[in-house]
Amino acid sequence: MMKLNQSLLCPKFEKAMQILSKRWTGLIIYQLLSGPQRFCAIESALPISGRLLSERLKDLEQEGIVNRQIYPEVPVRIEYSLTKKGLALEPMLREIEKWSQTWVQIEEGL
Amino acid sequence: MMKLNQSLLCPKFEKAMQILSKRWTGLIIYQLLSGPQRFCAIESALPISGRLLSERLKDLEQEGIVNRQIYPEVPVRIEYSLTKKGLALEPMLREIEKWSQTWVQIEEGL
DNA sequence: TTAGTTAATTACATTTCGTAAGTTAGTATA
DNA sequence: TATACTAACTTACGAAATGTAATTAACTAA
Repeated sequence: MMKLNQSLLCPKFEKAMQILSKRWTGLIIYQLLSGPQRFCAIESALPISGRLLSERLKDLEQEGIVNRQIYPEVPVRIEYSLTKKGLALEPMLREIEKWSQTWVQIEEGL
Repeated sequence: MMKLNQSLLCPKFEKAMQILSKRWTGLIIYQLLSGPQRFCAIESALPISGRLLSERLKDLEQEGIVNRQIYPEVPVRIEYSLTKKGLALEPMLREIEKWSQTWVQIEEGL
């Protein structure tokens, strides 16, 4: 039988979750909380590949969460930063930070 | 050249993001904030398929975020609920809720 | 000329996801 | 007795997302 999708879920909340639950999105925004930075800086701060970082930054720019600023120097410098919309995610990320310190266990050694 | 992964990322935070940025994880926990409920209730509240819901609930149980309670009635009733660790995620989800109301636009029509 | 840089893009194999159908165990209906 | 229905899964399989590595463009430096 077909599933009629009559979820009572708020569309704005659903959209937010769609963006934020994509792999790497949260970590990229978290990284940018420490200030505007270049592609290679984000790449070396996170265990993400260039291919996906490029893709995610494009998505986040589309969503108005990240700003891409080109400085036409030699060689060209491109800096990524958070927009107001992106900065507004800081409280959420701080909550995850708090939760992780209290509840997440890391198993050491082997 | 090989990428040496010397990320200064806190392992607990990274682990938290790994769990929470999996597709559907956040929405399932959000749904369970409204109280213990059965598989089919979650399934019809969210646009998720049975296959993935089953998989995610198993993951979340493993992580100690969700509890699976069997009531040996006829027919058997199985209820999923949040553990303390899971309930502790409420503030984070409320922040996403707030953010989505302020910043997310939904385009209507076509 | 060769090598190195940044910010990507492309190719390709692996993993995850979505859709649909099937399973198990029991109840209800004709 | 046969058929249909329910809950909670599981299986099969094609499609989409991801990870790894190589390549590109435009420029500098040795």
